[in-house]
Amino acid sequence: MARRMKLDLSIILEKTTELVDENGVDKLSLGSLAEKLGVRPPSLYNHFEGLNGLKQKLAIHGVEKLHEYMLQAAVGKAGDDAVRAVSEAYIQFVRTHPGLYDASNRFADTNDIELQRAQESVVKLVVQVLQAYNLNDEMAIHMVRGLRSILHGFTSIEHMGGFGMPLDIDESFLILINTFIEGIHSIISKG
Amino acid sequence: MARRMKLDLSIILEKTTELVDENGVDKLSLGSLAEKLGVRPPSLYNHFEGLNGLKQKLAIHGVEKLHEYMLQAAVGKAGDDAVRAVSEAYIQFVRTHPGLYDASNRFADTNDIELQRAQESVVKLVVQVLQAYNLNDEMAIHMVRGLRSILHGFTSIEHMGGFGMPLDIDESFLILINTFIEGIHSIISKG
DNA sequence: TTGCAAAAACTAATCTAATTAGTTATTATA
DNA sequence: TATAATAACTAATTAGATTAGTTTTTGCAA
Repeated sequence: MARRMKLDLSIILEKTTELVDENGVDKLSLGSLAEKLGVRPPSLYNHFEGLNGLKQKLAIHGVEKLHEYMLQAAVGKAGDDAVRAVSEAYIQFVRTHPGLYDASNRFADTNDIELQRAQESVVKLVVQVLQAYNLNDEMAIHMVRGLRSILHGFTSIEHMGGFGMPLDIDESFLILINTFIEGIHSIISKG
Repeated sequence: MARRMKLDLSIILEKTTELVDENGVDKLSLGSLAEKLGVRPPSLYNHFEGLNGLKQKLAIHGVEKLHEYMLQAAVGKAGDDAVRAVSEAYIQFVRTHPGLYDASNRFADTNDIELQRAQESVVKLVVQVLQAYNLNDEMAIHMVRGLRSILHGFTSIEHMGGFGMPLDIDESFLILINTFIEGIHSIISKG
């Protein structure tokens, strides 16, 4: 017999991530997680507050991981290249961790201070990336919202199989990002 | 005693829509729906195939309704104005029917022929709206995907309370749509 | 009209999964 | 080594979907 598995939250979140990336977050159950961890379901309550509590912790975990991806991609890049780099990192993250990403969006408890901190890191990173365009503070926020909408929208639709036409999806993504970048340049020169 | 409620699918979908728009689609249960309809939960199985079957029918209902909104907004408009009009209609639909919209995205059975038909109407409508830009066929699809990503992304994030900063959300939306439109013009003139 | 077949309701029972209560075993440390 | 804290366990409860089997209602044809 293997020695009793030593559980802690980081192991639990790792295994939970595997489960939700494979089966989707709606299929996550304490039964399946407990089995994967080699314990009985009630034992899990020592580590988090029920299934909903787990999903909230998972949401935070996902935002932190997304931030890591984007940060890695952004270092050493500037301007349009930086925008493209963080966008690529975003889509790559969602493709690698679809269930985790989904959890981050659907089970984010807006009151949780730790979640807020993680989300702010992402926003700040994107604000930095957009500094190259010399936007005023308000316009910078508008554009962060815009880029985020694009990234979230595209990846979500891709993941739900929403792009039906037989046309290269990666190319659509590149064109979308470039269209947005062109739009920013155009708005700057007019503004 | 009131006479027995005469149920049919359209009444059921109407009441279901009310429930999900109020409480979110994850809170939808046959118990709550049955109560609202004045019947016992098992009776509902005469009208659809279980909770999942109901959600799939609801998804189709939502896409059809979204199409109606957008169609209304598009008639008599052309070019940039038409793009802005359908975008406004989209966001208005999601704000009015957040749960129904959510269901359309999350419980869309990609094999269902009726759903496909409804989704195609939306795509065709947007293709028509973009005809003003004289894009070639492929580029038209790319841009449909782009606009859809923007609309889905923005409305989803808004609904999940993701725009935290104290900055007018409607203005962010206008700027995003205008940035996209400017981007198209710029890409056309370069392409 | 009347009577029968189909449709749609009902009750009772089953099944899955989360959760709670109460108990026991393990671990770390004083 | 004794003890307090931690984390596991079993057993029981609850909520909700679903199924089985039955009864009621309804619509149409004789």
